[in-house]
Amino acid sequence: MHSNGKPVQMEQLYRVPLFHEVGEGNLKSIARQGSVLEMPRGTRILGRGEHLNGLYSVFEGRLKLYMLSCNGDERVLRVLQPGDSFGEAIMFNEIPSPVFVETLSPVSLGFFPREVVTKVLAADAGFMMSMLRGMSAMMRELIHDLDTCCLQNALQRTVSYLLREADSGPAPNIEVRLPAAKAVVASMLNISAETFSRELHRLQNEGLIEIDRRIIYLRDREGLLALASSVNPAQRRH
Amino acid sequence: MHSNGKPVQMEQLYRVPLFHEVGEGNLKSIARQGSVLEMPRGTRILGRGEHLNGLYSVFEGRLKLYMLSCNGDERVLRVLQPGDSFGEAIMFNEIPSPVFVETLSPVSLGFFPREVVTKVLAADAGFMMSMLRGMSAMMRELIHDLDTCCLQNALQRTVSYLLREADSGPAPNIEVRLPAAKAVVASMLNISAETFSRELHRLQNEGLIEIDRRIIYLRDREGLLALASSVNPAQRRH
DNA sequence: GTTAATCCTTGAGCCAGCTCAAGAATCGGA
DNA sequence: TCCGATTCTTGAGCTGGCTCAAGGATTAAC
Repeated sequence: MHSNGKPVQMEQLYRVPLFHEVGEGNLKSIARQGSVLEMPRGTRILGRGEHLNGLYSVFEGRLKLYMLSCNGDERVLRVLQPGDSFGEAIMFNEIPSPVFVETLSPVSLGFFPREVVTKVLAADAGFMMSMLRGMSAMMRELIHDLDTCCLQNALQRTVSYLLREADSGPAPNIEVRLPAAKAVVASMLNISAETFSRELHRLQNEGLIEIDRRIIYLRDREGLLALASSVNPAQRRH
Repeated sequence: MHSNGKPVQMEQLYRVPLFHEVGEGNLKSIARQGSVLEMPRGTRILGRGEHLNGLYSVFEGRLKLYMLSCNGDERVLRVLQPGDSFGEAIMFNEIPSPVFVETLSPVSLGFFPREVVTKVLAADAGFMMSMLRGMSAMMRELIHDLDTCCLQNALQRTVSYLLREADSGPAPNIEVRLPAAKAVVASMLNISAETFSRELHRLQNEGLIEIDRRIIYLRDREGLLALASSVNPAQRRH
């Protein structure tokens, strides 16, 4: 598997946060036993139920990590970007993958076999702590996803998506460019395209945002923040 | 913190899977620097936003790990039982806890300070792998939770919960003991207690299960499996 | 054994967000 | 610049799962 990939350059590893704590010698082992893979857009890297005997790091390009329901509904969990890694959870437990991973653009990936990863983990306490910290950060994000998915309504999910997207860029940003068709974004928020459209226009009618095709301008941050954390009596439980 | 707990017995550690791979010498360090805490039912061990500088193992009793929405809705993520551990994710990242932990019965817990845990992790590759495997198992459960929460309806969630619980024990098991009150289990499945009750009785009426208080007997595995994976046209999207 | 507290069940009614459908806006290719 | 394809909006109606409420069953406490 991946035996015909190109060799990994040290510079590529320096740009992956997971490896920041790894000592130079161990990093060389990782580079030597890893390989670089180039894939076109639309390639499925990993399918549900498949096994993985190593971990991937993203050097270039973007990928989506998603689930499929039995009726074919797609739910995107995460968009992976350069510097991100994936496969740890599957690799350590030797379990079939619960998710799909597919490229959204041409990508350049590093692949590192389980053997070298576990060997360096045992030898390098800094790497071990990076790995543990990385995994606990992922768990925290998953818990956050569960939170928004289960404890917020469509309007709150829409608003907190807009605020999160606006804040993810540089400094005080009031412009959100939707990364894809509204139906795709709706799927990330786990609502129907129609509901998403209705909620956006409701926000626009109340003067909180302005919609220009796939660009949304936030006109009243305070008002949006208030909505995102407002009580929703219809979902009260217990 | 926890300075007045009782000393930890080695026998207590032997019953915690997380420590199974730890060598005898390192295990003694862990026992020496840990402490046993006894708490009555209804004690909050950890609150959202709080920090934690160690990890807990459950020796006796049960706890719930849950989130709260801004309106006070409770969503139980897991019921912790003897042998389970918690706090890893928060401890490693030194982040405020995203979840609450509260006792469901009188409990006996082991508490182990961060220092001894990280020290033994660095010294004992077996312990490190146990920890990584444990965390990746938790991630997998969270992904599964997201899956069921977003892509399945109440009946499917109920059925797949029963099947999963039955399979988690030893071999061909047709008896599921609910780990807590039905309202708590319902919250884990993100449905109301009333709906959970209705779905269970519906399954019983159809002869698929039998309910005896908190014990559920699976009478027709095939039928349940068919329900769990049946297409649900009402949620079709895209 | 009795009582209090908790947990579970069941009925009734409501509403958020879904589907279906049809028309409007936008995009993209020749 | 036009035309077809896509994407977006909006109305109408439906329904799964919620809340409220009230009574029955279990469990715990003394």
